[in-house]
Order: sequence, then structure tokens, then C-alpha cells
Amino acid sequence: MLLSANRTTESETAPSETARSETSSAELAPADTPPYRYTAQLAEHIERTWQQHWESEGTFHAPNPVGELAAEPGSSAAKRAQGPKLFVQDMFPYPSGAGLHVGHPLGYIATDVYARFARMNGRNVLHTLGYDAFGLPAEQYAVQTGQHPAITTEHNIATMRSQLRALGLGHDSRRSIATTDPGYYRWTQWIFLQIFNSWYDEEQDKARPIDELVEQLRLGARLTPDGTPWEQLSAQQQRQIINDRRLAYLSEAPVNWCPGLGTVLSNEEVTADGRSERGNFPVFKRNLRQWMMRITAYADRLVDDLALLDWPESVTLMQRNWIGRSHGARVDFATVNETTAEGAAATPPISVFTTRPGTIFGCNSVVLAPEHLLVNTLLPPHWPDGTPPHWTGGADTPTDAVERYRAAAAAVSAVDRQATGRAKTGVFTGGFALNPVNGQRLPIFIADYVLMGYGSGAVMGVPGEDERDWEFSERFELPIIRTVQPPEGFDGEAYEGDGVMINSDFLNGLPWPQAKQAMIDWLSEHGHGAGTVTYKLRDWLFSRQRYWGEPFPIVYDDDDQPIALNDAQLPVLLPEVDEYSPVTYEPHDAATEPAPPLAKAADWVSVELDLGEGVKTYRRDVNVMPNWAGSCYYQLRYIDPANSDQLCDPVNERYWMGPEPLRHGADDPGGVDLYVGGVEHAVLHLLYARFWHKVLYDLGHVGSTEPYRRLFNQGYIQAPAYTDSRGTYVSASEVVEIDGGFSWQGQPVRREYGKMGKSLKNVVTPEQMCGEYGADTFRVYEMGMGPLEASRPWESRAVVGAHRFLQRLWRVVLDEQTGTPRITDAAANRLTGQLLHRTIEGVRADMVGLRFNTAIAKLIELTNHVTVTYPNAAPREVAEAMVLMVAPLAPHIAEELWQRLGHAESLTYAPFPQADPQLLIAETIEYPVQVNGKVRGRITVPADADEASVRAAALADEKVAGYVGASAPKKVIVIPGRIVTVVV
RNA sequence: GUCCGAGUGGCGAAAUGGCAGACGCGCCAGACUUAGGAUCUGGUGCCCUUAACGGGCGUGCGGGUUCAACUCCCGCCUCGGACACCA
Repeated sequence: MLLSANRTTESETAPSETARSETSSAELAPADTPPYRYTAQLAEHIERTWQQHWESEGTFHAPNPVGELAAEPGSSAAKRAQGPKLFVQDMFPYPSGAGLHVGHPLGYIATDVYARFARMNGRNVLHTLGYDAFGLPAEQYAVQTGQHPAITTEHNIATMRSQLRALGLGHDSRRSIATTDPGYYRWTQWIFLQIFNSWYDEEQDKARPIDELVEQLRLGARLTPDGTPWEQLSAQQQRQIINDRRLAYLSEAPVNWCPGLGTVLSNEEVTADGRSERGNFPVFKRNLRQWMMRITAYADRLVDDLALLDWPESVTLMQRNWIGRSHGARVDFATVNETTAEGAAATPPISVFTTRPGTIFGCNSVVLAPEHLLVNTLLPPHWPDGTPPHWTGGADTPTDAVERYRAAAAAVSAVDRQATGRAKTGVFTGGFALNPVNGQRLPIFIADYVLMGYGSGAVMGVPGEDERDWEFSERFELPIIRTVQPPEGFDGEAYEGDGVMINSDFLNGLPWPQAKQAMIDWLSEHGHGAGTVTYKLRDWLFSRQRYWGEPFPIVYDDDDQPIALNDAQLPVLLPEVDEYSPVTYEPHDAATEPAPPLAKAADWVSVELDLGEGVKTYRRDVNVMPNWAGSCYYQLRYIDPANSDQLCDPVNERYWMGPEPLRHGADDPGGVDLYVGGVEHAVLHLLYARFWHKVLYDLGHVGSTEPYRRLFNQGYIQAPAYTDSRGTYVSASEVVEIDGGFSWQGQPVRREYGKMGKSLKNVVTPEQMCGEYGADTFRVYEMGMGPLEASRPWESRAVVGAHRFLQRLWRVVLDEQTGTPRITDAAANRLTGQLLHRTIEGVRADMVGLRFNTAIAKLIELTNHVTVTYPNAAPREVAEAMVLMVAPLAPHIAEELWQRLGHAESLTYAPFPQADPQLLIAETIEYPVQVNGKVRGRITVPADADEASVRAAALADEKVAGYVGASAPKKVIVIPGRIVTVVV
């Protein structure tokens, strides 16, 4: 039961009543603190009460159009469902055992403020938070604490939930999920099967069910790889062909093997210096049979659709660079081996990829990656006549040279290979290629600066326009011919800029871009190559040899070919094992083998199933999915968390995520309306999630083509940390500032800034802040300290500013002695009314733009004005508007004040104040008057004064006249409503 | 090395072509007080000067465009981030 303002003393359950009884007791407040002052104790009480109220009322339950979460007809939720929807999402947190520090909730508070503001504007808002709880850290934490990860995970989630609840986040708790819940990972496995059971149709440029490919092959509408008619192939051959086309496939290929973690990793999880992003262990390339996801099939769409997204420029740029699309040409070079008895013998041609086919007349060599498959076919028995000694690497034969070079290249660690300024190395293979445009004989080398994984693993050396090739040419004394005219005065080596073609036969005189196209045309016409596109993006390595992850819904029969389970057989539960910690190795021991923990669950691995061929014994896949899997689609389960028949009902998905061309334009891809999180997920999570979403779109499961329409990267909270003379971190909370220096237990210490964490001994927790000031103060401080996207240092002592603001607001509305409203029904004076409505206008705009810091500043200004203007009783219209405007930021105190002002209903859905246009216009305007760029005077004129009268008033001003002097000014500029400038 | 972002009081910041420093912390002064690390009121960019007024300088550095530049353009410096032999 909620109370009305006039009957405060009659209620027993109202938050306000208990508050008074507590705060008036002596041990809670010093003797001279008024009984109804807004203190931390009172704040905490109000906060607990309203959190309970919101929970019991289901205040933040967002109704779905259909299904279990649909609104009861006639309920308040049904009314809510009438409004336009808004889907707000935070990046999936991992429930850490270490607990939260004040940096963690920054984004959660921001989305909560935004969501609450939207509710007050009539939107039906979906906002919840789930937990991404599979993965290495959870497993490592469990190993550390000696408990099963399921137990520690559950415990950590419970802790985090209660920590976040204390902040008053308006989440729909019915929609919270955890990736580790079998009811959730069933759908992770289901999507995996969708991907596994699909292929990419290049013609239609979309994924299609694999059955449709089988059908096409069977009917001959599509040819098998070698043209053999489908029915002449054995069942096993047919399966192999099909499996090779799937979007999820097993591949025996060089992968990133990390002995220190005992698992393989994706490219995205390996840092530039060849180490694991997690744990910083060395990573080695090993040939292993692993699951891959054919994300490369989506490379073009993943690049192109970035243009449709409302994302930070930097993130789209990072994705673009990661996908690394470049347009160029494939050029085929015929090769010859000149040392056979017959003179010259043909060897297989070599394809190179180049983005500058126009420079081919300057080509002086062909260089292959050391691992290139054709290297061995090129090697003559002995060095060709005239081979310069420094091309041979000191070896007696080409075979010997290549072997030695390969061994040396393999011995170079990833770190050394990256070292800047590393000299180019390589050896001659003894083979020659023929330049297709002029028949010139070009030596073929191998060199480790050519990467097997990019393009075709072979390049043509064009030193005039490529620095690497220039270096290589100098090293091996190869001729250098420029084919693009460098600008006058250019004194560098390779010239990689634009220019006009020279030394290039029929291309001479063409500007560079036209020469490129002309050469592509020539190559295709003469059968020597074709225009082509290459990507840096590789397929996504999708299996891990760990315990704490989603098992694959895949089994094998005797053929060792993967077989999908049926949907009805999901979820495949993670088996209990005695030893769930993975087998890890000495981090530098590359010659080790992954040993998945699941392989040890013999009873689980071997399974009897009927998959359409009668009951047979199968072997389960013993890998688990990477921890990115669960976060690739979680917004879809937020939408329909209890749906056990479907991933999510298409009606619900289209309601929450479908394209809204009327609101967002004709190209709108749909997706979550606002997605807030750290920039560290710019490539990994956001790329994977876009990929999965597009597959689901192709297969007709979702109506949006992108998962996240608008992305916002929040900054980080840095924290000061202090080191003593030995460089050891000391407890930051015990450091005091003395005369501009810092001191800990009497000894001077040095300040630095870093991440908040145990190792820097500088953790500040939300609980500490709530205990000292209350959650509302904490929220206002975090939102007020700067722009959301900027990182900034935490300063505990500054939090009090936010607290004083809320105290003042409280005092504007209530009497600190009695707790009753001290407001008047009299109208606000003109000045206050204008300030109020300017504030409403400004706060609205700031809220929409996520500029909460300036919104708070405006609210403080208004509060300060009202405090001074109405020391005894503020006008109700002003006080109520202030309470409503502060509500998204400090919801508990706002609810409490709103109730004490006599409102029976929560203000969660009360209308956010609207500015009255009449009151936004002032009747007079003060203009600063500048003379030669300096403000020399001020004039006040009626708001509707025309330019001429403003000008006249400015020149008439005494001070201004003093600077202008007797002669007429050269120029007078009036910027309406802004400033007058006089030039003399 | 390449690309991206940032540089404003003692500190966090505001102003995106029109009065630089809103708002907050801190600091100074005052009120209340046994007390103040609570709360309230006022002041507070730097320098010169005054009894009061007033004046000069000032947004990393150097140049430019403009009546007017933190804001736009060119060059540089510093810091942070991403990528890093991608042909």
C-alpha cells in the first residue's frame, strides 16, 4: 500500500515511515542531524524498499506480443505494450568470482538511465542482463577453488545479481539467462546444427539448407568437384563432398596450438606477438583436425553491411581492417626448369595475387612462401648455370637450400618474425617463371616474408612500387625498374603512391588506377589471370580442448565422419568428469597433443543411438565450443527466454529486433536499439555475432539482418595506484595526500593510473560507495563524472558532490525536520519557469544523446536556483518536474519523493516533463558587444528587436562608444540572439 | 611503421565557428557547532593593478582562413588504442 502525502503518518508499510523511525534513532544520526536528512542510512533504506516494490510489482517486466511473456489483457503491462518498443542491451558479463568494482557497472547504469528515460516517454522497454559463464576463466577459477565450475559459476552469478540489484537496475528478471544453463545451451547447440546443416550458395549469396545442395547434386543441377556424376560416387565420397561444403566443417589444417592452455585458439584470440590473449602463453602452428566455421563466406556482407550500422567509426574501421578485403588480380606465371637433359621442361604454373597488376612490367622475380605446395615441383637437381653464390644460401643443391631455409624459418619464433626492421631473407629455388606480359625469365625464390595464409602464398616482385620487394631486390641484386612515375623530387626507394605508368609498354601514360583495370582486362583476355578479391579474414576455428563449454551435438561412426544429432536429442549435456581441469603442458613444448577432458568420460563418449539406421554405437565429439558461442545470439533468448519450442518466436523477434524503416530509414537492418559495452569486443564478439545472425537470417529464423543496430562504447574507469620506493603496490585506500605529494604510513609513494584490481591494490567497490552515500549517489556520480565514452580516473572523495546534489533536491521537496512536503501550489515566477523549461529541453536532448554528465549539470543548476529562490516552499510544478527529471538517474530517491508528493503510482511510467515552447523564449536578450574581438560591453534589448535596433543599441552603449571613438566603425555584425561584433 | 582517437584551471570536465572554463571535486572565507572528515552561504583560470574600477595573458606547439577559432585548414610534438612483412 502506497501512501498519499497528506496521510503520511497513517501508513505502516510505506518506505517513508520506516525511514523516519530508523533515521530518528540516535545511533543512526548524530544529534544535530535533522531526522529526515537524506543520509546514506536513509538512502539505503529507501533503496531497499523500492527495489522490493519494483520486484513484487514486476515494474520492469516488458510484455512480448505473443507467448509466455505476453501481457494479460487489461493489465498495466498490456497498456505498456501499446507504445513503441525499445530494446536496450549491455554486453554480456562474465560472472567473476572476484566480485564487482566501481568500474564494472558504468555501462549498466547508463543503459538503465536510458531505458528508464524511454519508459517515461511511453516506450515498451526490453532491458535485462544475463551471464556469459562458460569459458576459460570460469574453469580456471573452479580449478583454483577446487570446486566444480557449475557450482562456482552459479555462486558467482548469485553474488553478482545481488550486487547489481543494489544499484536499482530496472532489469526484466524473467529474461535473465546464463549460457551454462542446459536450457540455454541447447539453443547454442541447435544453432550449431543449423550452421552445420547449411552451405553457402554463391549465386544466391546466402546460406541454404544442406539438403538443397544434396538435391542439386543428385539431379545434376550442380556438378561434383571433379565432375563425376553423383550416383557413381560411393556413399562415403558423397558424404565427404557434402561435409566439405558445410558452414561448420572439420578441417585438418595448421591451427594455433597453445600448450600452456592445452587448447587450440582462433586467430582472433592470438596476439600480434604470437601469444594467447588469455594467459599470454606461446602459440604454435600445428596441423590438427578441428572444427571451423565458414565465416569467410560472409566476408563481403560483413564488410558491406557495416555501412548500415549506427556504430562508432573506430569499430567499423577495425572490422573492416580485420576482414581486410582487397581488390586485385590473380596472375598465372608459367614456370620452367632449365636443368633437365632436354633443356627446358614445363613445371606447373604459379598463381600470384597482386593489388597492383598494372606494375607487372617491373616484375623481377616470383617469391613463394616457404611452405608453398609447388616449391618441390620446381627444384632442379643442381643450380642453373650462372646462379649467383649468394642466392643459394650456401647449399650445394636447390633441394638442400630449400630444406635448410625451411628449417631455419620454422625455428624463428613468432616474436622474432615480427621484429621490426628484420632483414629480408630467402633462397633461390633454381626454377624460373615467365612474365606473361613480355615472356621475361624471372627467378623463383622462397622467402618467409611471403605468407602462406594470404592470397595464394605467392607474390610477384615489383620493387619499384613495393618496399618489401625493393628490400628483397637489393638483397639479391635483382634489377629494379620503376613503372609508376614518382613525383618530382621524390628521393625514396619504392614509390607506393599514385602516378602515371612508365616503362610499361601499352600501359605507358595511363594513370595508375586505369592501368590496373587495363591490365586485369588484358590478363583475362589472354588467359593469364583474372580480377579477384582477397581477404585477411580466415575461417573461425571453433573447437577447444577444455571442459567448461558447450559439447558439440555431433557423433562419429566408424568412418570418422561427423554426424549431426537430431534436434530432439538436444541438449547434449556436459558429462560429469573426475578431472575437469584440462591437460596443459610446458608452455614452450610445441610437440604436444591436445587431450580434451571430455575424452576421459568413456561412458559418455560412447553412445547408442538410432539416427535413422537403427540403433548403433557412436562416438561423441569430445571438443567443446569456444566461449564466444553463447554470446553470439543471446539477444534472441532475451526476447523469448522461456520458449522451449523455438529459439525465439518470429513474431517476438520481429517486434523487438525487426527493421523499422519508418523510424530508421529504408536501409534499416534492424537489431537491438542500443548496445553498450567496451571497445575490446570490436572484432571478436561483434564479428562472430554478426556472422551467426546473418546465417539465422538466411535460414529464415530472424527478420533482422544485423544483431546490433546502434553500438556505443563506454569508457573505462581508471584508478590511481601507489607504489613505494621498492616499486611495490601499497593499499590505495590508506594513501593520504600531503602538500601535493602522496604518503602511505609515513613514507612517500608514487601515484600511477591503471586498471582497478587486486594486483594494484586499488579496488573500490559499489558496496563501499553505497554504504557511504547510497546507490543513487553512486549512480549520479558515475554518470556525472564525464562523457560516457571517455575513460577517466576514479576519485572517491569527489562522490560527495553527487550526494550534496541529491540532499539539496530532497530539501527542495521535503522538510528535513518532519519529512513532509514543503511546497506550494503557487505558480513559479517567470525566471524560474524559464529556467525550468530550458532545463527540460536540455535534459531531454542530453538523455537522448547519452550525455548524462551535462544533463546532471543542468539539473544541479536548476536545483541550486530553486534552493536559493524558494528557501521555504518551492512551487509544486517545479518540484515535481525536478523529481521526474532526476528519476532515470536516481530512481529510488525520485520514487520516494514522488510518493511523498502524493502520487500513488510508481513514476516509472509517469510522463517525462515536456518543455513549454512559450517559456523557452525570453522577453529580453542580453548581447555581449565585442570591439575588435574583445568583449567591451553588454546591452539588453527586447527579444523581438530587429537587427538595426540591436546595432544601434550596441553603438550607443557608453563603454562600446569609448572604444569605437568618433569615426564610424568599419563593420558591425549582429548574430541574432548571440553577439554583436564591431570592427574599427 | 601504418591507421584511429585525445591534449582546456590544482583535478574530473563544459562550450563543435559567436561571452572559454557551465557543473562537480579541491582550496579560501564565513555560518552552525563541544567538535567538524556532516551541512549551509559566498569566493576561486593565471598575471598586473586598484580603496573601488580596470587592464593584460590564456584551450599541447608553430603557421593559416575568418569580423570572430578550443572548434575549420596545413605542419609538428606528446599520450592512449588498434593493426603490424596482408602483396
